[in-house]
Amino acid sequence: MYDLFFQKLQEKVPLTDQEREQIKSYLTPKKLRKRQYLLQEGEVCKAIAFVEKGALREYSVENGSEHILQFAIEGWTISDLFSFLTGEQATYNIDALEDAELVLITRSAHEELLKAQPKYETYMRLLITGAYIALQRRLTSNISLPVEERYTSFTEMYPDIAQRVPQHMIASFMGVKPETLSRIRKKMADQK
Amino acid sequence: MYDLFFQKLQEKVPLTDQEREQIKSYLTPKKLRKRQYLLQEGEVCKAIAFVEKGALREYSVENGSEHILQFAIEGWTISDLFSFLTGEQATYNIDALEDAELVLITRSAHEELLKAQPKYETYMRLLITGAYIALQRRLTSNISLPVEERYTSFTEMYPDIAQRVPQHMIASFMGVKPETLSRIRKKMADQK
DNA sequence: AAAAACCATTGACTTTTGTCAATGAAACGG
DNA sequence: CCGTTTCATTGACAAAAGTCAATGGTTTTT
Repeated sequence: MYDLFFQKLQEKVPLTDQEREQIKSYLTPKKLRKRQYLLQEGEVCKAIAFVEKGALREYSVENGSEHILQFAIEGWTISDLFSFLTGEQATYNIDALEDAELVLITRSAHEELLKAQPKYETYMRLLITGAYIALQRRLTSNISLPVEERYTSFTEMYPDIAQRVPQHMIASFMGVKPETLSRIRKKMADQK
Repeated sequence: MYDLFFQKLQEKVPLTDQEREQIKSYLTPKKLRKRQYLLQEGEVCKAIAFVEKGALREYSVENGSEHILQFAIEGWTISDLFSFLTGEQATYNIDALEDAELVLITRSAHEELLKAQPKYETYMRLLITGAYIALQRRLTSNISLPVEERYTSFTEMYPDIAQRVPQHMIASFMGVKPETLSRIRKKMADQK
């Protein structure tokens, strides 16, 4: 249990058996069925979720249409960090695209781990740093590249996600309408 | 010297006088003239820069046109984090929009501080967490809001930057052409 | 003080993306 | 297994953004 979680953690921060057991004692397992919410807009985000199995998405709703901020499959972490850290209402929804098994770090677990185990803080720092860099790149490609190139770089960067997730969600992730993505794919196929 | 730097630092992590002096010994001051580069694409980013005074921008160049990833004025921090942490070539440029005074944390200072002073690690974690949350919001508004609303929320969120920076750079930051922003401003003025 | 560079605005036109509606295929649930 | 839902595609048209070129006002430089 928690295998993937500790594998990812130890890639960044080596742990002794004792430290692993210590951290393990703060974690909570959770299963989610397809279409089930982990978080709904307006609630307070109660945990950071690590995906052991399955696939989730985080999205906001604006004028009735959904905009996907993030996907998370095995090995990824997902949360509304702002709501989690401040206790304010969440502005994002998180739900399961497939049946999923999660490892949850609740707010109190998070705070106690930060105090009790310096390596946890280091892991958090590295985790967020990586997420920040990835997000910077995504934003850069969003403001500087045409949709077609954004789409190819997405499928190259995340081929696994591109296969598991319906196309209209990838369009939503890229910030375009499904029809637009469909036409771009057609154009790319024709060119070839 | 370093007044603003320590003010911002101590807002997040209280320090004793001794800790402050310790950290101070790792910092490097630097002045930059308007238009001068702190970092050019292809170089390795040698420092994280905190802005004591002045204004900088970070941008990438794609097909001859510039795309601004970030502005940084007094109290902000700017860097090509990926290049800084990995030693790989930078993909961004950073230069001064006004004469500026910076506080630099070099790579070796960063590494030594992480080892020597846990509060530095905590500060870094909080700093990046805040930056990450801000970036998530920006991306969300980029994929979900029409340009006009993005512009108003920008000027409301960062009125100081909106005033100090030429309009075509704000357009670049928002991912549209200067003509488009000009027309949107006109439309907004007419409506009122 | 004059020349040069930079900047915002505007117009005419093109390209890209969105909207609405319809169709057929595939996936899903009972 | 059948009916329902979800999904991707396509067409016709509308709206938004980009391109190119010109203008006039600032600011900067010499």
